[in-house]
Amino acid sequence: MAAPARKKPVKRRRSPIQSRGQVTVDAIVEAAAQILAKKGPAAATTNAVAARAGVSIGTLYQYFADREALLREIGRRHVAEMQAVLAGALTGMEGLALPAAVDRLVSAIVAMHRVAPRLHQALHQSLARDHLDTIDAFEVAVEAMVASALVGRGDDLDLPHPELTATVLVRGLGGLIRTTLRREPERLDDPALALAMRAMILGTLGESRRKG
Amino acid sequence: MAAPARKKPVKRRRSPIQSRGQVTVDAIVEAAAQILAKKGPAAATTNAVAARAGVSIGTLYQYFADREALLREIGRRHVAEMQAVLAGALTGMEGLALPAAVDRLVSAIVAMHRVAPRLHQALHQSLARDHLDTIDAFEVAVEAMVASALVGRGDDLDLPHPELTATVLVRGLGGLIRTTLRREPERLDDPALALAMRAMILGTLGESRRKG
Amino acid sequence: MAAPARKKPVKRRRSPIQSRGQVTVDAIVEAAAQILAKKGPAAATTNAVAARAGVSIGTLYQYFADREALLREIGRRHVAEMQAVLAGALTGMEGLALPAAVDRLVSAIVAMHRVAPRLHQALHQSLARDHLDTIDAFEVAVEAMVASALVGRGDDLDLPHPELTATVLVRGLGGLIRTTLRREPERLDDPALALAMRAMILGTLGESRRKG
Amino acid sequence: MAAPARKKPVKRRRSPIQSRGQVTVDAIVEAAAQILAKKGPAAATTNAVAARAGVSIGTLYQYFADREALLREIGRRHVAEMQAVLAGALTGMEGLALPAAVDRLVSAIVAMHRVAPRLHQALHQSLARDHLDTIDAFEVAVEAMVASALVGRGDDLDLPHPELTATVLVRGLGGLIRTTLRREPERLDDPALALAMRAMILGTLGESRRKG
DNA sequence: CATGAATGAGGATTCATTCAT
DNA sequence: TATGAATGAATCCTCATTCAT
Repeated sequence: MAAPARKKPVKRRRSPIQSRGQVTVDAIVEAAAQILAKKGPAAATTNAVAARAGVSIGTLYQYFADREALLREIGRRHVAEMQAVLAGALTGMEGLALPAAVDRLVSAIVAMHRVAPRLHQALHQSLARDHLDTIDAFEVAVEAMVASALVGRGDDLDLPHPELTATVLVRGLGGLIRTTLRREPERLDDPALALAMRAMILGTLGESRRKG
Repeated sequence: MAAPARKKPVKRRRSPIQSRGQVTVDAIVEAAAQILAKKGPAAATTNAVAARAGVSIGTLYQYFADREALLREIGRRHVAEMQAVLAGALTGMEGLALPAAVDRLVSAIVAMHRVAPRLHQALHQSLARDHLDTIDAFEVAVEAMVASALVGRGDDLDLPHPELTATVLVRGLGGLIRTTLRREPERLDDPALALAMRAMILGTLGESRRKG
Repeated sequence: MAAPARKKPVKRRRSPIQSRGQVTVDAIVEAAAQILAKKGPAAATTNAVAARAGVSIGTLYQYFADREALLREIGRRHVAEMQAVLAGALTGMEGLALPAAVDRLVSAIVAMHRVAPRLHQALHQSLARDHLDTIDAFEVAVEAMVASALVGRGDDLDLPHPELTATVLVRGLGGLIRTTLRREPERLDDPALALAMRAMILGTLGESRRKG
Repeated sequence: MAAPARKKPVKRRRSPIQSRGQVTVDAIVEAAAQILAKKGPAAATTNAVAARAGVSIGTLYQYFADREALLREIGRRHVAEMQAVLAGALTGMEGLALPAAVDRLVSAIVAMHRVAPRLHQALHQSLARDHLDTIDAFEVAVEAMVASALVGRGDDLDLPHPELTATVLVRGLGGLIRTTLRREPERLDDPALALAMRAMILGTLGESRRKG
């Protein structure tokens, strides 16, 4: 088994304010993320991570209480990156007409999932159920974001349950993208798929307008 | 007396010719599935499985070449069960009008995902990429099934790319259901969600009719 | 968290950079050699070796990729020791008359085989055929050495096929000594046996001189 | 480890006088010998032997108290076969002149070692030190046989210590042949080697005649 | 007598984690 | 702080052996 998770005591370790430690932490996190993405959770042993980061195993434990803590930190950073990509891809959507806005949304969500799909999956595989919080919280936030975007369009798109619609869209699109990424990664570049996703969104919005 | 020896992976193990053996195999598979579902892959050690099944570890290895083989068998059985549920929930759909048929499809896919969601997730986490075949094959089959159902409706639903639409629907719906199952399992009983899924399907179908 | 995973055999292990490590390695090798010699290969389990060496099993695996690697290292050291003994026992043979030289050779080969006969046999029993290289290479080297010694004596001993004669002598003498060591170890001190070996060598040399 | 050898109690099992059992025993012994010879001691597990013999593991234990007992029986039969070959190759040596007799002896001993060299080696590897008796006894007998043959030649070969000479010859020749068999099996057909062995014997005999 | 399912002690190996230097 | 040698519980898996049928 990879992570026995022998203990509960959540020992905090120093949070590096000095740059020296920050560099070290970054190296460790980066090394772990790379191994995770390239070889999967089983290969991401603490010793392997330390070796690839060029630090000793002792140093790793100076900054992370245990393996799980390291994984959680990776999750945190991964989510932050997804968020940044998403935010970037969504800016200036206010003025757009609905079809253009939908195109924008589609490509934004696709872009977000492209950030580091292998890492994304590896994190899902390696984090214990009780530590997916960060990722879950992000997904909730995305749904809220899309919901408010839907509301923001006003009468243009008068939806009876915008949150619900947002949930369906975000989770549906997300699932579609993740499944595709796992089984046919190259297909994500197929314009036909983008069109189909667009149709799904537009159709769902249109259909949701009348009855909820 | 001599040295151990690393041996070539001879995968096959005895397949039970006595009924006694079949009972044992079932007990093992059942035990493993339960542990997997309740405590996740890390807890499903071969020893734990044997103990819960009430057999010795040696017996487990009499029927399964290694831990992976056991997991694969569980995957096979799980998929078979999903398939059975899906097939059962889809019978007699030919005569139905589109909205009723969609309702039927939605509840069928939901039912299918309800089979053993924790186990489903655990299998995805534990099986190495090269052993998800069985599950992947099933998902492909479901998409094909839905595609042919779409084609089968004829002019009623004249779609330019029925396979693509089926893919989008099945993966989208699947992702939506799985995410919901993981994060808000009780919500899957919410009629509002069912309606929203219906809207998504109907909308997607309607929108896909014109441009592909 | 994730599944165990069978991994590619990465053979190399840390080679000690601190002297502490060297001490540990020596202790492990020494312990293994002792068990091997006293109780045979079956008793030389990695756990038993670690215990006798006074280190944990983990430490053993820090220095040896697997059990075979440890055995091979023992083989290497054993051969080195035999070589040293042989070289020591053969120095200054050039000036000697043939009978004296033969006496010297006999006692050298006997001494070489006395180094650690039980270990010698245990190694032959435990090493897989593909890892007897080191030992075989040494035996070849010994034959070559003796062959060149035979050639070196010049007209004094004009042999038609010195390599062949060396092979016969070394293998014959070796087998004689090993068999005796195994069945009647004390007899190796019997001067009569030494004389008989001498007779065998001198006789063989004499007889080989004419026809090859 | 291959054979834990957990116990000492030498439980006798039925010795089959009826032909049915004899056939079974033969099948088992034959199967074990083949596996031993082809794949080495580690592959000769009791289950593998039973499978190859076409009987159940239970049946194997009906005839052999434990794995060691089976190995010992194989040893016994192997030795008997060697003995038969040796005896056959030595018949009618009385009338021969010394050189011809020596040729005969050489080819007899070579033939004896050719019987089943892989099995021979496997037996040496797998039998615990305390169970090599049968093989050792045979070797002693061979030495005695040769000694008496030497004595039998009378004045023709007036040796001061015929037993010692026989020992040296038999063990030396044996070692030479076994080493060659292991390292350069094809070379045993080389006529030059036969000549060299002949020279060794003749020379040894000649040299031993004067001083012992 | 034969069968083969079941047993479980024992062996090799891994890896998260600690701690003396 | 950093290091890396050392730890040992935990895991997978094998195989000689038993015994109910």
